[in-house]
Amino acid sequence: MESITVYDIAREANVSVATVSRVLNDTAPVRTSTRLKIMAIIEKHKFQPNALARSLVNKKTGMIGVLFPDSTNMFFPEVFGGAERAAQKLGYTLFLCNTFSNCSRESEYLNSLCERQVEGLIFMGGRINAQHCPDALVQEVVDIQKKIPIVLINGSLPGHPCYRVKTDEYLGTQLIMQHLIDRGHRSIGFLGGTAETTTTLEKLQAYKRTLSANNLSYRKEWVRLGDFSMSCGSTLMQQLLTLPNRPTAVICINDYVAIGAMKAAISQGMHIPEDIAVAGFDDTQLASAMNPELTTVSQHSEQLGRQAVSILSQLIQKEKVKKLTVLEPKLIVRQSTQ
Amino acid sequence: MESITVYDIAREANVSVATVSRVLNDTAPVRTSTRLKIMAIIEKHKFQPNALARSLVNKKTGMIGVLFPDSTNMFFPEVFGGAERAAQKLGYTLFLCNTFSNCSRESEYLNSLCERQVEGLIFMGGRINAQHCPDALVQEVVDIQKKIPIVLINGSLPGHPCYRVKTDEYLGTQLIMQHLIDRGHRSIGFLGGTAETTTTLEKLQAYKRTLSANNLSYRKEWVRLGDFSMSCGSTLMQQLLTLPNRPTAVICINDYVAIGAMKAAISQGMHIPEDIAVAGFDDTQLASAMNPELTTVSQHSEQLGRQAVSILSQLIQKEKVKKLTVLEPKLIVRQSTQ
DNA sequence: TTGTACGCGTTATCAA
DNA sequence: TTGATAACGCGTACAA
Repeated sequence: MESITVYDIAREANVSVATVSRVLNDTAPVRTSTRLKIMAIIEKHKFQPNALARSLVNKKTGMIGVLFPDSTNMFFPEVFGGAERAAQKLGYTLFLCNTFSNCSRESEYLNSLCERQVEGLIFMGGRINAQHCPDALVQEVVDIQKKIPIVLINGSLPGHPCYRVKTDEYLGTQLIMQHLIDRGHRSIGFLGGTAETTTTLEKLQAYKRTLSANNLSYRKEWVRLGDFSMSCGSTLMQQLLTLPNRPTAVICINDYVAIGAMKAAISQGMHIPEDIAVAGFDDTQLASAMNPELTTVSQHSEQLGRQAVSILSQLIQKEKVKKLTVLEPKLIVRQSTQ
Repeated sequence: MESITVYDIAREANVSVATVSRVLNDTAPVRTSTRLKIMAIIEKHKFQPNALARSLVNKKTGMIGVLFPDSTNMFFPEVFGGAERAAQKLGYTLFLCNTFSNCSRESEYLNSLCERQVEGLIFMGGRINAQHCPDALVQEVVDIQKKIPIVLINGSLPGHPCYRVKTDEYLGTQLIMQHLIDRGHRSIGFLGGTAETTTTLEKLQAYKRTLSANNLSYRKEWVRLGDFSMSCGSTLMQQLLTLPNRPTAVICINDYVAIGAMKAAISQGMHIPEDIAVAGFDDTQLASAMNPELTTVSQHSEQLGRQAVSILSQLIQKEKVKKLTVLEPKLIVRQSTQ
């Protein structure tokens, strides 16, 4: 299985490797007859130039690394679906890495991607959403940033300026809250997320402020954190339902938690939205698949991915780009709240 | 942004590059004092060896390419989630490529991955499920297979032996059919998929044979193909409901179609499963998220991914592996059929 | 224990 | 229009 090289092609065509290289990249004129001869031999052997060697001299790999926390949370596949399309148009290839929200795996991938000479990096989840991120982990990213451009999606590196693309999650939460309030809800709960993630805290803050701006009382027993999973949603809703004084509506950290919550309520014989209204976040396919369909907030996930790639591409070309790109969320009203 | 090399490290440490290389890979004894000195300098500069150059001499990249058709169909993220875990344990890194079910994109990625010297390839979707796959496309894969090991998941290359991992979709369909028949259904429809994909035909055949084995009549107006999407499921169910003589149950090509079908039925005021039973396929998270929860067949998606990686790893090590690995599907009975 | 020098498969520079 | 040949950054015999 000896892999065939430009030398083999050159020898068989009675030319030098330089000439072969020229027809490969057409980087200089080659006499048509020899070009044809060489192309025939290349075709005959199905010769494929070694991208490793090529990149070694070019100093270009055409690769963009993407770190994401969880392939089974639909939000992320949607983001990198959009990113992949954008990358392809620009001639880049994505190197997708599932970190499973594990910091040490993040570090491993970060290193591995750098060593593999990716030209840019997109970072989602994990440490860039951590409320208290160890300095070492932050520094790791900062150091890499000195060598290759990085774009953070929905996150930040406390104390360090970064290129970032994000949805205005604060506004998104406000939109949902206002929608519920407009529909007459006066007691609204908050379900899911963890106090360790910045996105949770941002939403929580929007939740609290919107409550007080509307002279509605904040009750801590109506705010229940946990994680971002369906099962968490179910558990938290069950807890909520045992309360003597329960809210008439809940907003959830994401669609998964919302669905879990809905299921728990339904299994208790409740009706949605009559007995309790439920809202999610992200507008994943799950939201429209549900019955009743879930009211949620769209983050424009594909666009998030596209933007990140676009910015990265500009950065790679040494163009000036503004540090922060904020996408406006969109309220998607469906059956679960009306 | 001059990238730093082993030469820089060597110079600063007053040693040769060979010695630096030795501490990097500890491939030969190095005096502790000089090792420490070198390591300090490496750490100081955050030196990361260039994997391109390294792989060029090693002839090992540690990469496994993965082609999948659609990141927004939960089944695939589940598969490569399992694959990623397995790969990591074995020291491989997955190179995930979203082909969007587009044959020319498949070809591009196939080439790109080969040139990038992946050590193995996992192929899902697209041409390996095509009923009539153009010879050129088949040949393309066959040619690559001569150079690097390939594992097909739930597909095949007509006329060419391949390493394959698959779920017994025929059996899976039988399980669902038998379940419905056992519950008293005598008129059962089939929704979704396309006549161009082998998996659809395999399921269709199981459907027909199970019908006749149970002396149930096959009615072609109860079999409606389309594609694999939720919206298709809705459309097909609507068509079915306009029929004067409609089935009491439908099996669907996958969970997405099933959910679309359920939604359409529900929006017509029907109850599931009382008015019509609906079953899906794949057991994606969607199935258990739905209300009512969806009866479906588990393909053990993560295990499919794990197995593929495991086989590839053996193949890379030149070990003998059996060509075909069949995973037994599992019927998951939920509310939508009882 | 350490250093020299060559090879990995390309591209690019400079002559011819 | 073509051909030597020097990089690219690293690993590794072979020698010392």
